[in-house]
Amino acid sequence: MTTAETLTASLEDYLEAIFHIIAEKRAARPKDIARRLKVSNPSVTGALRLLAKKKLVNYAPYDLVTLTGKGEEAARDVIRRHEVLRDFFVKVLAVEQDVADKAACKMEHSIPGVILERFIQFAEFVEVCPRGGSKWIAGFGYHCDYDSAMENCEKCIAQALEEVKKKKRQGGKKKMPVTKLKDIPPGGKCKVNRVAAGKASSRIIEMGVVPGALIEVEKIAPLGDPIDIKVKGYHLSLRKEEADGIDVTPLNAR
Amino acid sequence: MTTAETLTASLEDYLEAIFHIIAEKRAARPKDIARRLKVSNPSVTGALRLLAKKKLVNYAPYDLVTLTGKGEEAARDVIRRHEVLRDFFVKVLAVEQDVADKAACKMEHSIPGVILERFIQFAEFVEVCPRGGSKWIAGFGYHCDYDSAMENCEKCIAQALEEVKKKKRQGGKKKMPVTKLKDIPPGGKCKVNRVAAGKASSRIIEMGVVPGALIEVEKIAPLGDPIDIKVKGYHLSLRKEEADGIDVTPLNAR
DNA sequence: ACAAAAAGTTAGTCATACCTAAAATACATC
DNA sequence: GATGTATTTTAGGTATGACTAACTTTTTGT
Ligand SMILES: [Mn+2]
Ligand SMILES: [Mn+2]
Ligand SMILES: [Mn+2]
Ligand SMILES: [Mn+2]
Repeated sequence: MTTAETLTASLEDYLEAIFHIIAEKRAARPKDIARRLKVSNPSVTGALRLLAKKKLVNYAPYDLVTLTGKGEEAARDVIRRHEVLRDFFVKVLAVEQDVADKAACKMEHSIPGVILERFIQFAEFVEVCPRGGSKWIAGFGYHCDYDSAMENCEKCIAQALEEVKKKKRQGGKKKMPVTKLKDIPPGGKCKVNRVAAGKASSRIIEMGVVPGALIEVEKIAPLGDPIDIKVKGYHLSLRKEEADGIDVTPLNAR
Repeated sequence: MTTAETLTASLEDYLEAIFHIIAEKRAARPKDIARRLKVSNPSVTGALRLLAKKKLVNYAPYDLVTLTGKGEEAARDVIRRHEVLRDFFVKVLAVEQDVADKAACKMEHSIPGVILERFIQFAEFVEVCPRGGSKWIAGFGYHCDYDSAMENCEKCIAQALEEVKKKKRQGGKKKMPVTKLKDIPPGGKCKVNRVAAGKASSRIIEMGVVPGALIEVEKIAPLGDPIDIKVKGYHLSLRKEEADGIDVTPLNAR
């Protein structure tokens, strides 16, 4: 089970920083951590000793720092909270990137799991629901920028009406388009239709790749082998054989 | 100007507690504060000395505690953040009341002003936008409760289509209904059309009661004199003469 | 190889924010 | 008005989390 040892906000930030530095270089030097978190060197030494005591980092004086398994798990969890909040602020609330990022890194330490999941679900709902969608969210941008908020309401309604009608016509004529996950381009989003029961299916199902789930494709390696996706805020790397068993409906063209 | 002395999360919570206790009784006793915040008595004494040093509370040993003007302003600010977050969690994200409240009281200390305003604006946008609305938000409830999310999508779209059409017909035939603020019942919401330029208009305009603003009526006193409203997260108490100058469009019937 | 520079650690300080135990004060009641 | 109880404060302690100054170790350049 996931040990729920409570970490302080400060220690979570150290873990987060160490993870990111390791992702860039191979291991983290205390100096890098200090620079990134804008604290003094002795502060880093202190934090590393606390983290080592909790078995979250491998640390010996004058040595490079790496994360233990437990530490990486904890770091990923912090980063997930950070990214979910940041993305909600940017994509739903139309907040500026760097403001959103700073706020996310402050709030990530106090958001309960239930509410984090709701942030994800809401963003997905907006994406998926015919009454929501990116065009509707764009309307919120207007609502923020111009004080005379819903001036162009007429236009917005007409458009929504059109789209709903079109969707209905399409829905009546032909089936929803079904593709393989590998055919979704990087940056594209899709909804899972079916996960073929294969050897590796249990792992991906556990991570949230189930029928109905929203997937964002992040990166596809040259030969299509590791496909990086994001599901419910989790970054996942799928092997070709895993991805091949996933049938999806593309969502890009709304 | 509002002195932006940075308060710690802990001190903000003390201010918040003191404000609420004073609202219930006349003044706050350290014991009340300790009970409410679930800390020991000496912790309260310590906090009160810090707050007194910052001129936020009137405090003398063994005496009752009251807020200074500055202290009340700071307390109201914390409470506004708390309520805005809580209401967003409950009304938009469909989070349970007490979970939302606890989370709000943790996150209120780290949310930047810009994002707080966006939370308010988004909730208002959902309320006001013809593509949003309470029925649409209810759809998010389904999306959360049932895994087979948008099963009843067809119905939802049809309904939305109907409403948009009806709105359009109404819009073509007759003018938007205009009422006085005093005619909105407690719990009702409305949009400000016009604020008559009177003696007291500058105060309420400063607080955000401007054309286009969304108002929620909270309480109307027996003779209609103090009308308690909420605008952009601020609780306001309007005198009859102030309320009389405010023309609104009711929003209840969507 | 060795000195200088850079990086890292230790030691010691300070502020917040809790706590318990003990002393002081206020109040309530007989 | 004495006395007991509840409240409040003081005293003293712990833990986090930051800092500076001084020391040690490692790295780097010649
Ligand atoms: Mn972060
Ligand atoms: Mn952070
Ligand atoms: Mn609060
Ligand atoms: Mn709080």
